[in-house]
Amino acid sequence: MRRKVTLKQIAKELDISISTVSKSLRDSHEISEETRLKVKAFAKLYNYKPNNIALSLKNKKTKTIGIIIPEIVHHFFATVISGIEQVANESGYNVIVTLSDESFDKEVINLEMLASGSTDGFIMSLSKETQLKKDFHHLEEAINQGMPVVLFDRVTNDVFCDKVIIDDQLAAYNATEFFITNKYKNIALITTVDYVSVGKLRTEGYLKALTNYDIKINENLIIKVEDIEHCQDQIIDLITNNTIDAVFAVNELFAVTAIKAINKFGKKVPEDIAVIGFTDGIISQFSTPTITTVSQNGIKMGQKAAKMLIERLEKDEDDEQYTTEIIETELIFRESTTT
Amino acid sequence: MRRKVTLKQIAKELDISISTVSKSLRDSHEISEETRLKVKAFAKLYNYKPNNIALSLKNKKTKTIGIIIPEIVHHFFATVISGIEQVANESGYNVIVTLSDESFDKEVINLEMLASGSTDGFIMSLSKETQLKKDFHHLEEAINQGMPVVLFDRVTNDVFCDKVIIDDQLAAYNATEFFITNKYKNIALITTVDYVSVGKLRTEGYLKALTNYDIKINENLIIKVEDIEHCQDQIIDLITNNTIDAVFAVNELFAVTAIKAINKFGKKVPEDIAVIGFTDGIISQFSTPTITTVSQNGIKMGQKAAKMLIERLEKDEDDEQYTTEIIETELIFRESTTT
DNA sequence: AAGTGTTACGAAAACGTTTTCGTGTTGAAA
DNA sequence: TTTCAACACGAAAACGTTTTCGTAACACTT
Repeated sequence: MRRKVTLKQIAKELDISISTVSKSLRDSHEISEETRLKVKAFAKLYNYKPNNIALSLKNKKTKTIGIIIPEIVHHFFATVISGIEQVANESGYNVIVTLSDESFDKEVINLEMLASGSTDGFIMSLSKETQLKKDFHHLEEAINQGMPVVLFDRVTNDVFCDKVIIDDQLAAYNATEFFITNKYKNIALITTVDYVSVGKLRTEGYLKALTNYDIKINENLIIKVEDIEHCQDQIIDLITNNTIDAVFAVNELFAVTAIKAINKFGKKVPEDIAVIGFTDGIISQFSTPTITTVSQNGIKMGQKAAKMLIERLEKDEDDEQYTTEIIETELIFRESTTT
Repeated sequence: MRRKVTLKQIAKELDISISTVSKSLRDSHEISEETRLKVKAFAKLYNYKPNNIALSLKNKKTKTIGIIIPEIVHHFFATVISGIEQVANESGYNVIVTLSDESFDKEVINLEMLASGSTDGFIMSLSKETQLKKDFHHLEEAINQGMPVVLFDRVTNDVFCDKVIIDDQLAAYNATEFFITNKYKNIALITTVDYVSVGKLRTEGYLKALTNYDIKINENLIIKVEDIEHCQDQIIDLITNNTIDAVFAVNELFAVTAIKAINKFGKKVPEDIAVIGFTDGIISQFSTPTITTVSQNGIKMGQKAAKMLIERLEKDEDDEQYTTEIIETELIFRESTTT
């Protein structure tokens, strides 16, 4: 087994100085062609590759971007990573991924590790627990120490930094409006508990649309899911005790669960009840019927976030002008709605 | 903005040496309690955190595990990462994820970067292109330089290292056998082209089961999908021209596509034709009907791979005893089959 | 022969740690 | 008073780079 070779070893072997080796490999004109070629040949033979860690220490740049997301077994977050990775690679950056598992503590630990020199900056989406606690000291601390941060999707107004979001409220408004203008009047909402920022915003969009079109809000048609286990029962309850002709769900899982509940209850989608979900993931694409949904475009979100971060990393003056980028959404029509 | 504080700065501020600061923070008995407390208070105040890069350089350990996978927007790979991350975290390791996008070149680039000091070892699953080219020099080179490597799922016999796989052939055999012993006799197979190692193995398992039960192999019942676009047409063709009562698909996507094709053709799953898929992902769980499938247990696979890697990293003598761990699979029965 | 300029290389610092070893100052024992 | 240990601390090396600066050797000009 040949251990990794260093400049020092090459220098010793060739009986020249480390500086000469380094310069040769970097094609410095200071070095004679003879020496240069000799060094290069030797380096190639021994498959010399500069040590990243040493370079990072010297340059005070790691060329690495950190990511902190709540979970990875989740289509949306996976697409965001994919988008980030793509842009990062094009600019010569690597990506280090950590998961908070929706836990505040894990989020803090990961953040501190990423901020301790491992990365030049990071991109993150807040964990549920963090959103519930509303404690952002760890983030503020990192930003304060000069770490560029880009928040995406699950963001907060309490922290000043670049952000990439979709207009959750508008998207939900549009979905609801689609129902209304297509003569659906009894529209149920399946949403999350309020502390999840995106759930809350989507709920607001739904309410706003109803209000704007002078439709009375019926609290009985709104389900706030706390525990996915009971979700289906809650929906069946709702259908049993109310007349509805449409369902707007704030995520895919709720949407597909609604469809299954509706089927179980003996009604058909979309003939009896139409359904629109949120997030254009695997479920929406392959469920039967396929689901009309609000596309969040995770790829684009990731790309944009990475671009913003890298841009900030590569310009030296750090201006304090933070921007919030809004990624447009669109309704993707499939089989769960009729037009 | 307070920039990150270093030992040197603390030393200067307190007018003591760097050594004293370092020792104080590490609770060395060489330092008087007075000094120790003073240093610690100061460090806490300025939120001192040792620089990971410097530590890595000094210790020649990064405490980081690299991952190279073909794609991340893929439920199975996401679960594997999740498993790796979990075990890695427990042992104080971080995880850096790179994607090959099924490309040989990207795989090589990522591997070289991970091998240039950024990680202590890595876990990977081969890209399709690499499997097609059968070129593993990059891997051999890394292993040769002392980088521990664990391959999972898409592996090769041409490289000597630790591996974690499922017994694809056996799993496919079992699925097929289930059909046979339940009186299904005309079993179609939807598989990949042969160079994808797992597809090939699963095909072999299917063939072996038929042979063992003295069922004549009918090539007309076997579809080798090259391009997912035409998959559905191929299946409809097959159903039209042959009588079948069961379908075994080597992945989820093929399974759900088969179901949709069968429905389109006017037959019912599972009453007319039963379906078993491979990989217990989102699709299998939420499709209608839900799909009976071979569970690969990505989490367990990731956990095992991480354990193997870390174990090798933490024992200093490098023995050349490589092991191949086989993760057990199980058939998960759902609505796409009857019993 | 003295001065000037060029070429080709090496020494050393720097990045931020940890750790080994050396040393000056005490206090106590002889 | 001398000797010695204990204590508390600092200097320096090491990890692997890059880069600045210094300089020896030589050729060339006057």
